[in-house]
Amino acid sequence: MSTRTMNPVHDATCSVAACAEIIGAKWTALLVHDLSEGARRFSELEHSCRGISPRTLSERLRWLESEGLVVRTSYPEAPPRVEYELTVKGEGLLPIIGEMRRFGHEFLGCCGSI
Amino acid sequence: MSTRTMNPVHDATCSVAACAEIIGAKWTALLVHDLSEGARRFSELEHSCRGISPRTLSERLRWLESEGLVVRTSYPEAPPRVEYELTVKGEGLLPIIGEMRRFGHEFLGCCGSI
DNA sequence: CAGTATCCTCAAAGATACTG
DNA sequence: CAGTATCTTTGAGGATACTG
Repeated sequence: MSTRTMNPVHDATCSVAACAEIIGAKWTALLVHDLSEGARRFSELEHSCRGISPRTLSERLRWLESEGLVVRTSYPEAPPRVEYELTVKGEGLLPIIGEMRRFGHEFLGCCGSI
Repeated sequence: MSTRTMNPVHDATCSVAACAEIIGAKWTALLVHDLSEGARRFSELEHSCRGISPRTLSERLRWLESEGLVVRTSYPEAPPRVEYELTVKGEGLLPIIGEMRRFGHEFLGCCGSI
């Protein structure tokens, strides 16, 4: 937000604006939506967010992690396995996603949309 | 969204994604939030969205109008008066804004935020 | 697999000036 | 007042190649 920036939002004065900076970043809503069903690996997220580049996915996940909305767990195996999961704080975003889905569903007119 | 584009979203296949395209556009959430309290004039919105340029405000309002989320009413007076108001469809966004505020409020930690 | 490192594009949106 | 017309910037995010 050019202000549509990925900087921490703790300086925002309006809670709606602060939230918009989070949820408004491309892919974030989708990512949180995916994570709502449980822990996911990098490659799983890469597939469910068709079109996202690893660069962007990585950035977004690190940012969510830095905000305390997601935890990253790395398992010392070969091949490496890393899982991302919502924190309790991150789960606080789910009602928003829920409302977004409800609205989007109406908005699209139920034309076979997810 | 460069998909983060302001094109109509009727081609989106996911309702969450479709909604993200609307609510994710800069200023939109704030605008809808302002309009939730009643009709507003261009200059009123310009003031409540501190920092928005007339160019952007105009574009955003026209876009919301084209999506059927806002109605524009022009009163043939001098000086000109124009009011913007949420449609019923546009009011469907309010629960999302409400949840955003709730989350943002928690997230910011109640430090005097709106 | 799970990312980084680079480079690059494109469009959102800011600044400014002007008009019906 | 309620915008439009231009011009410009900037940075999000895509593409691609590479690595521990």
